[in-house]
Amino acid sequence: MSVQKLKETILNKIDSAAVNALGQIPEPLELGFPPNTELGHFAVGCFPLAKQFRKSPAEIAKIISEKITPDDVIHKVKASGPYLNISLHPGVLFGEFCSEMISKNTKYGESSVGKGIPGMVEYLSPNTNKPLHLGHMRNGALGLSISRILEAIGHRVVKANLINDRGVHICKSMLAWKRWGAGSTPESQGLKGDHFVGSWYVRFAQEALEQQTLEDDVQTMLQQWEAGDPETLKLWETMNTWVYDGFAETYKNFGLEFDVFFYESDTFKMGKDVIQKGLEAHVFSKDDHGNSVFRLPVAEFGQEKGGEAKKVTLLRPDGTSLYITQDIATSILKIEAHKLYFSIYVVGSEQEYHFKCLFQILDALGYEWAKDCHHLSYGMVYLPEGKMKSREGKIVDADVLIAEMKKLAADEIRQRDPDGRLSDDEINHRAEKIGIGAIKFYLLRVRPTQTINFDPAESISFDGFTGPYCQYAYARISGILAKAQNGATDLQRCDLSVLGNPEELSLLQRLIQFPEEIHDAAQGFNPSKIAVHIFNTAKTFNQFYNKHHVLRAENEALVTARLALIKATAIVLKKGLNLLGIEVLENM
RNA sequence: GCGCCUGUAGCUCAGCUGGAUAGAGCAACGGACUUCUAAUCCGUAGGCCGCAGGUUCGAAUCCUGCCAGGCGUACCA
Repeated sequence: MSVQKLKETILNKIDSAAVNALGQIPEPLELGFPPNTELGHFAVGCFPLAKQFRKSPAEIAKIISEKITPDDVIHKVKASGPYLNISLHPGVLFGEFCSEMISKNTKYGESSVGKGIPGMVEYLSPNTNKPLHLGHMRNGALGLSISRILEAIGHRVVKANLINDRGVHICKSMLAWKRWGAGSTPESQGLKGDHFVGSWYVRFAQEALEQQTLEDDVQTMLQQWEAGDPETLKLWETMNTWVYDGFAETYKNFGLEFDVFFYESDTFKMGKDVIQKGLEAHVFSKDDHGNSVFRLPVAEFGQEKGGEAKKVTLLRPDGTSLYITQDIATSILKIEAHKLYFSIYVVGSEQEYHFKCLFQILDALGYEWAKDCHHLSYGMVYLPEGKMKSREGKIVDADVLIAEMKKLAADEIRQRDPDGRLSDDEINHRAEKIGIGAIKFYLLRVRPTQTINFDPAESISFDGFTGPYCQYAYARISGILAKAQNGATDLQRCDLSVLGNPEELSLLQRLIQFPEEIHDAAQGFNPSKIAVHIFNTAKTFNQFYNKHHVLRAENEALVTARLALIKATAIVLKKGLNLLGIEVLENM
């Protein structure tokens, strides 16, 4: 029997008891857990039935419980206030769940509610004038995680990175390098390409404080770029190539994956056609200044002080496009080029209004998929000193943070290996996964809407509610399973009726809950659900581990049964961490 | 002004599609390694759930108003 079916069996049993006792099919009920394992394995609150039957929930619980006769699945049902607490036979309870988890392995928790519907998750979307920082890391961790979560519920996801490779920002780096760079390259300076280019952006900002004319010079350069001046284009390409090499290294180190790249230099002119068609269809109009504009529906967006509908400017009178112009085009391109049905934009909360307008415009243009566009908005990351400002160097650089975390993890590993048995390669390998795990978990453990106040001390911690804590629980289980290898029993079919102490029950409950957490995380675009649940699972395992032995349990049957339970736990931990973009380790 | 987000223990946060005594982690204090990895576990202490009303059998959770902070308010990206 599958887990789903077992749950249905229990609810059906309650339903028929309710019909029996009250003469009507009851409102749908939900299967939950009692606050502690001594009360039972599952619980059902009878609140929804109170109105239907005009009795208090407690009374209903009592009546129903009396009509349920124990069978080979249900051991007993006891009314406790408004709740029905249900206990199953331990063999059924553990047997059904553990064998399903073990047989499904890394597929456990997945579902098909997405019906294979394909869509795109666009995330990271960096500018090419400077290296990635902490804000990008939050975006990257979120984007990768939500992609995997959507895949887990049965969607096909195309992960996209829209690179903002043109504009005044990159021209600043270009201009500074041209003036003062003297032909230097990342290699000649021993710098990562993105850091090299970023250093010229900083240089520009410094020089511009002294020389006002620099801002004009940058505008000239931008015009040359737009006009297709060969020399400018060549410099632009060279600098972007440096940056992409640097980015690629960071993506690899931080574990970010992309299926497609979009470049704004390719898409920024495409918007004009769309605007033209919109004008012809009278979706857009011209305002008094000759701007092409879209009037936002008053019902949803309110109106200007003068009583006019609010508007979005789409094209200036001289035909130059704006941020939203190219975004409209890119949105269409994404969906049509890849034959997709939905589109997720992982972008900071400061752009909420922008996306609200964008989706409204796409809807007005008649694109049916506009309703399936979603802005996954997340809060800012603040440093102790306040908001990050790259021009002032007030940032946490991604590469620096990764290196720091890796070093801290390596120090920690060496402390645990006083005899120096581990090779440098092994230490390096572990440190990388632990360091990245710590950063990603730190960024994903809170709701996306929360502003994060980056606390350096807390972010580098490996104790408590952290990624390494969860990885450690997995490594502990791996250790036990490795030692148990000889005399390997079929864990999928062993007798689990010997399990049933409170720690084993609590652990099993966490494992049972996992698929629902994935579903909730997907529904709410909220990976923190997974982080919290995986932490709780690891914690519950550690509690079990500290109180009971696996390999030295009282008898052979118990050893085997506990091996099955911890194997299932390992599967959930690995899958959960994987959904957060975090890798597990067999040894720590 | 208007819109969105946030306000829960000293700190950082879960819980927010209403339901069993409001939960973690960190920090503090006290315990547990001759025993499957102590990056662990157990215990103690710590809470007008921003404030005030309302809806409900029942509100941290829903509604209204207020207070505080953040972001945005488009012809920047």
